[in-house]
Formats: sequence, C-alpha cells, structure tokens
Amino acid sequence: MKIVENPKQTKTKQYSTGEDILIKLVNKHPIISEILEFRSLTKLKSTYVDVLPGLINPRDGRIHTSYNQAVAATGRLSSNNPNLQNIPIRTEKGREIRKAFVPRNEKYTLLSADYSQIELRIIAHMSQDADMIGDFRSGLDIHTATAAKVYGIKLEDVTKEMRRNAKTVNFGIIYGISSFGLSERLNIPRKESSEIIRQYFTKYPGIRQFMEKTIAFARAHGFVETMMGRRRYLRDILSANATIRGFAERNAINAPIQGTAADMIKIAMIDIFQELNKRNLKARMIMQVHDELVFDVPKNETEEVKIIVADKMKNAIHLDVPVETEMSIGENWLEAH
DNA sequence: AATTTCACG
DNA sequence: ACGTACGTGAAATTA
Repeated sequence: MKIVENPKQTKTKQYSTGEDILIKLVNKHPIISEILEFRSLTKLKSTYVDVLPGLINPRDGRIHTSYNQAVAATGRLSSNNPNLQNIPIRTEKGREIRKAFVPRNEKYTLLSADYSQIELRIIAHMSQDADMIGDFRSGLDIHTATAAKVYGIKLEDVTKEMRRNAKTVNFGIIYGISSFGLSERLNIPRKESSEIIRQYFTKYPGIRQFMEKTIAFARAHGFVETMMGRRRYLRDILSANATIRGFAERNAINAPIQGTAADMIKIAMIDIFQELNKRNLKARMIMQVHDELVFDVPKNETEEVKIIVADKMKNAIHLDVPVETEMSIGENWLEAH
C-alpha cells in the first residue's frame, strides 16, 4: 500500500507482515489495527476453537496430548497432537479458551503450580553474581531491583515503564541480548539500548563474566552443560561467519539456563509422582508447561497435595537463591493459574 | 514442501 | 558490511 519507505522483506522477498512489523505501522493507516485484530481472532478460531472439540477421546471424554522428551535441544519437553503447552492466556478472547479446561468431575479441582522467575534465579546461581544473589535473597521484586540499578535511582523511584523495560532487559540477558534486539523491543534508539546494557553489566558484573566464561567453554569443548550435566553441542561455535557464530553463542548462553530449568522441573515431576503413589493419593499430574505443573485433585486432597508439590518443586535442585513457587486452585485452568 | 505467522513458556 | 533475543507446534499461505 506504499505506506512505508523501505518495507522490510522476508528472505523469499515477500513483504513482511508479522505482528512486530504491523504494530509499528498502526498509525500509518487505519487498516493495520483491523488486520491485527482479524489475525488474532482467526488464529484462535482455526488453531483452538475449531480443532480441540474434535479431539475429545470418546472413551473418557478427555483430550490427551503427547509429551516428547527428545525434541527440544535444551532438554525441555514439547507437546503435540495437540500442543497443550500453547493454550491461550494473553488476550481476553484467548482466556475464554483456557476456561474450557476443567477438572474430571465436580468432586475434583484443578491445581496449578509454577516457578517464579526460575531462569533468572538459575542465572543468578550459575553466575554467582553477588548483587543478583543479594537481590533475590532480600526478596526484592527482581525487575524493580534491576530498574533501580540500571537507571541509578532508588527502589521507590522506579516507575512502571522503568520496571517494564528492566523486565525486557532481564529476559534479553537470558537469551543473549544485543543492543539491536533490545532497541527493537523497547522501541528506542540503538544508543539508548547500548547504554542500558552497559549499565546492566556494570551493576551485575558476574553476569557478564558468566556469559564470557560460558562462550569460552563452548569454544574449547564444542558443547555447554546444564547443572545436571545435560549437554548441548554447538557445531557452529567456531564458525567464521559472524551471524552463524552469533547464533551459537546465544545458544551457549541460553541452553544451560533453560536446560537447568527443564532438569529442575523434571526432577520435581518424578519426585511428585512417587510421593503421590506412596501416599495412595488420587490426585493426578496432568500437564506440564515448562515452568508449570497442573494437577487434577480430589477436593479433599488439595491441602496435602499443595504441600507435596511446593516441597518437591522447591527442593528439586538446590540453588544459592530462594526457589519460589506460586500455586492456586480453580474450577478451570484459567482460574487455577 | 517450504515459508510465514503466531499461540505458549 | 551484515544481521540481530532463547525454546517449541500448528495453521495458513506460497511456490
């Protein structure tokens, strides 16, 4: 429609119309926001609403997924046929879909338990960064603490926008951030994003050292490891092509963190399974969504199961920072979350 | 069959 | 000069 100077194109020379691109064009033409709304609604309809009812098993009236243990390179599970690890939650209409996931009958309730900021806690532990460990130990809201450090202000002076930016930065750290990537996500100039990253590494020097050490290890050995010794091999870590090498370096940083979180929840799942059996409880672990476990629990077992789940999740792998979980129950998956 | 987009953590 | 945040799976579109 010629509403932008240099339209971004995909590698096959088509005009990019992904959400990130369109959002930047919302003010250029009234059609843009209509397209975005249409896209989000048709996504929900075609992927979930039109499909899931047909997948109900007539034998038991329930939907069954498969969990793959040897697909994700980091050690995470993946879920398919259908994927129950990407059920909507972020939009209002999406949340209606999540409400359809309910306990087996009226005597049962759904219990959801999830780890709080587990990957950041793991990077704090693995890097042994004194400041980040201190922030977690003092029970501070980590994104607020990061904002105060990066902007050089007091905790109480952190605005919502600053906290939101710091949260984006913290996520970026886990993924192997670049100033370009951060500038795109925060919609700020490269100069500003570079400055934020520079400040971040000044305040959390252990994090930078951990990243450098991890990449050096990958160069020397050709793989990186989680705390439990799970390896990810990185064949491109010595590539002469900077782009390809950059991907491998970000994988080197991310895999030990994401992979350790995967190890942790898997250990918790084994321990919980055994404990439920040992106590002859009727509660059943029915789903895993990377940092969350969902249980179908007889209402009279809820208090006992909550204690077991919290204990096994928190104590699966010891970290030098607290490991915290959030849990709640509900008449559907949205309420329980 | 490959690519693009978008749902989730 | 170049490309650019990690991990998935499913549906629609393109070639």
